[in-house]
Order: sequence, then structure tokens, then C-alpha cells
Amino acid sequence: MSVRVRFAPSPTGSPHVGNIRTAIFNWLFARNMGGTFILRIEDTDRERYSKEALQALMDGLKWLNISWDEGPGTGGEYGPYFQSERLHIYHEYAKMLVDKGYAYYCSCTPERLKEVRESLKGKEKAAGYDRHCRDLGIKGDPNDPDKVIRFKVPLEGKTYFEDYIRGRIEFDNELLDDFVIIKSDGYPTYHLANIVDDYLMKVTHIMRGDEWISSTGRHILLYEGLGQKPPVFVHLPIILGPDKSKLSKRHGATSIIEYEGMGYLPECLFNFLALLGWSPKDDREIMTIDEMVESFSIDGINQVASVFDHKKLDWMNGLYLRSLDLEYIAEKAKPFFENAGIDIDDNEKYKRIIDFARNRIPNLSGIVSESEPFFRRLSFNSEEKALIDENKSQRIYAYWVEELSKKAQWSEEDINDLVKRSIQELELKGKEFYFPLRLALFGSFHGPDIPVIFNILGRDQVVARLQRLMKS
RNA sequence: GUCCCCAUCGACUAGUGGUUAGGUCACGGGCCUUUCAAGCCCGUAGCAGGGGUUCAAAUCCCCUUGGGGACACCA
Repeated sequence: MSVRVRFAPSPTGSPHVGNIRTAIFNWLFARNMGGTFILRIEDTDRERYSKEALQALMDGLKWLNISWDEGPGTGGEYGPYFQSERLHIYHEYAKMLVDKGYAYYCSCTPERLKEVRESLKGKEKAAGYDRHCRDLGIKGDPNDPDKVIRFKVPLEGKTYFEDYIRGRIEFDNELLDDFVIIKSDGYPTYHLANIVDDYLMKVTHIMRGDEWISSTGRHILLYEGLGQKPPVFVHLPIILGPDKSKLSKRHGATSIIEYEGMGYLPECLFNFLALLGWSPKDDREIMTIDEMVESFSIDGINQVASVFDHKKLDWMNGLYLRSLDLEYIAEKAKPFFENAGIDIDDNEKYKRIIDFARNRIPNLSGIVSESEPFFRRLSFNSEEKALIDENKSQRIYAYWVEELSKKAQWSEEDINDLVKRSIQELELKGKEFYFPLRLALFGSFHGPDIPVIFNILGRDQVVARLQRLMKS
């Protein structure tokens, strides 16, 4: 049987790297097995639903090149893929569960529930609900605004399941409460919608975050109620912040949209996230999508939560920045220059600058400040001015202006020769030559090699920059 | 508090009874070099603790400790 997996996010916020990592694992698994990757939108929480979040989510997946075989915009024979459009289906199954005695209507008010929870606090075997309506035989309809439908959890016994990477996990039924499956607004809870959809969409493997383990007992019970065999469960370790607590806002960026904004490359983020909790079991780290698809396996998934290490991300992104096609990087960098209001119409010059700047930065957000000296009119502080005005410096500038005017075309070799000649003829030490010259051309003591600067600026610009600083 | 999950360098990980415990990031040192990056080389650093099982345990079992997650008409 062909593998079918799904990524089922809830559009309630910006796409979190933890969720995206789950998407990556599912996608990789589907592609590796030649199976189907489904995108299903779990929008049953109307309070927290956000249209922007949905858009950001789909944009994020597209940015990372994660395509879905079935889902919004793509269609598929098991749709619709928005849970909000499947209410009649959940109602049908909920009614069936009630009819078969697996569930019941409950008319307890939120106030009463709160009181019950308070009174149960501290008790040893405290479940959240006291089963007040369990045997009242209340009649109703899923749409009734004053009733919910609850699942009738067996009072004793154990419920267990076999996790693919953790083995057998079991729960005491008496610790589970009669959880809600249809809310008073007629929408299903995650538990019901999830199980019904996975069953109807013929999902074979559920790969989801670790935090779902404790709910899985309920899900197993639901499958039993439906008379179905549950799919394979694969619970993924979660991603932690540097302080080892669940990765969240206070650890800095958590949304992939933010990473895009900071100038991380999708290729890198995909690679990095894939390696968080998964290993190809050899020493490879930098891998293409195809290589990851080729070597992906559930057996390579770790059961340990992993810390999101920004420093390693930076290293990896720098690597991608330097090794990917120049045209591509230049294209990705454009928005950063546009935002800074820098004119990059001279495409050849622009690309030379990118080629220089890209190997000195961890992400594209730094590319503007790195290459800015090539665009703006240089300014100097008093210390720098003093060096510029020194006799030795002035002699260098004059010598270069004169030499450069002799011909129009200068190769890298020519410039290197000129550098050597200058040092000899003007009888200077290395630093006495390089510092003033680089300062004049690049505005800083530190920076690119002289031939690199020359190559980017071109002869005329170099001459112009020198002449501006010459005392006549 | 209750239930569940987890435990190899600071971080990501390889390791499935016999290894000098390997790789990567970070860190330290060196090389290259006019400088800053990049690159290359070398190095520091780890099996949480305690009991078993076994000729042999990072690997299997138990306990302790530590960390994490879940306990909603949210997912």
C-alpha cells in the first residue's frame, strides 16, 4: 500500500520552525517512499483563526519548496482539505458515536466545569470532568448551541499504542476524562476532526510533534469507536531554545517568515531543520534536497529533543551563500538593497559586489552594510583624515592617478604589478601603502584586496575617489 | 500535583555488547595573508549517578537524579 502522510497545521499564527520541521519530515518521508503528501488545514478553532496566518503558512511552504500533492489549491479526491468545510462529516460521525453508545450529549455549563475542575484539583486521580451527563441520556443535535458531545472513555483498563520510534506507550483509562468531540459552536475538537480525516483521507503514518503523545490514548479510543485500525504513529522530538525549554518567541525568531526576512536561504533552512532530529547516519551535513529525499528514513529520526543553534545555522547559511549560483544569490539580495534605497541598476557592478560581500556574512541582512562603501560617497573621521593628508599617502594617490591614466584596461595581474611597483618606487612598508589606499578607496583600513576593489569600482571610479582626497 | 516521554563533548549528532567513543558548529592554537573575511591544519571537550546481567556494557534491565511535554468547548 502506498504511503500517505499529512501536515495538518492550524492557521493561528506565523509558521513556527517546529511545525515546519514536522512538515519537512512528512514531506521527505512521502517523497522517499514515493507516497503522497497532504496539506490539511485544521481551522476548527474559530476564535484563533487568522487568514493572514493561513497565507503565511502556504507562502512559507512554497518558499521552502515544499509542495503538496493534495490540499488547498491543489485539490485531491479526499477533499475538502479545510476542516471548516467538513462539519457535516464530523457531525455524521459524532452522531454515529452517540448512537453506538461511545459518546453522549452534555449540557454542563462552562461555569460548572470550572467549579468541577477546581474541586478536583489536588485529588490523586483527577480527570478534568466528573462525567455528570454521561448516563443522563440527553438527546440533542451536534448543532445545539447549549450542548457539547463528549466521548465516553472506559472507566477501567488500559489503552496503548505502538509508537514507531518509541515502542509501546500505554495509559490508564481511569486517568482519561470524557473529552469533548463536538464543541457547542458545532465545530469538532482536534481529536475528532483529526481521527475522522486521517481515516477518510487514508493516512498511513501520523508524524507529528511529541506534545501529542499524551493525547494519543484518546485518539486510539476514537479509532476503536469508529471501528477502525489506527495508522502508524511517529512522534517527533520537539525543538528547544538554548535554555532547553520549548522554543518560543522569547528565544528570538521562531517563524520561518522572520528567517526569510533576515536573509536566510530556503535551501539552508530546509537542510538545517531536516538535520534537527534526523540524521542520514553518516557524516554528511550539507545535502541537496534530492540527497535528503534519497536517504530519509524514519529509523534516522532521533527520540531526543534538540536545541535550535543559531550559530550553526549562521555557519550553514554562510556556506550556502558562498556556494550557490551567483545570479541566484544576487536575486535574493535585491530586496535588501531596495529597502535600503540603494541604486543597483549597474547589474555587472552589482554582481561583482555580491560576489565579494557574500563570503563575509552569515545572512543577507548584512549584505548592505558590507557592500555599502562601494555605493556611497565615503566620509572620514579626523583620525582617518589625518592619515589621508599625510605626505606618504598623498604620494601614493598621486602616483596611482598618474599610472592609471596611462591606459584604460587593467587586469588583476596589472593591478598586482602596480601595487608591487608602488611599494618599491615609493619605498614604503606594506602597511604604509595598503592602509591609506584602502581607506581612500573603501573607507576602511580593513576590507577587500586591492584588486577586488579595483575590479568592482573600475578605473574611473578609483581615480575619482583618489582625486577627491588629493591636496592640490 | 498526576500521567507520559527523554538522557553521548557547551550545541547538532554517529554509535545497537568488544571502537584509541567518530563527524559538524562553537571555542583555543597555527598556517596562508598588507588588513578583515574566507580557506586549510591541529587541539580542548562527552557516555548524568548508582546498582545489576555478561568473559565484556555508551549499548540490555532496574532505581535515583535531571530535563522536557501533556493535563481546555486550543491545536
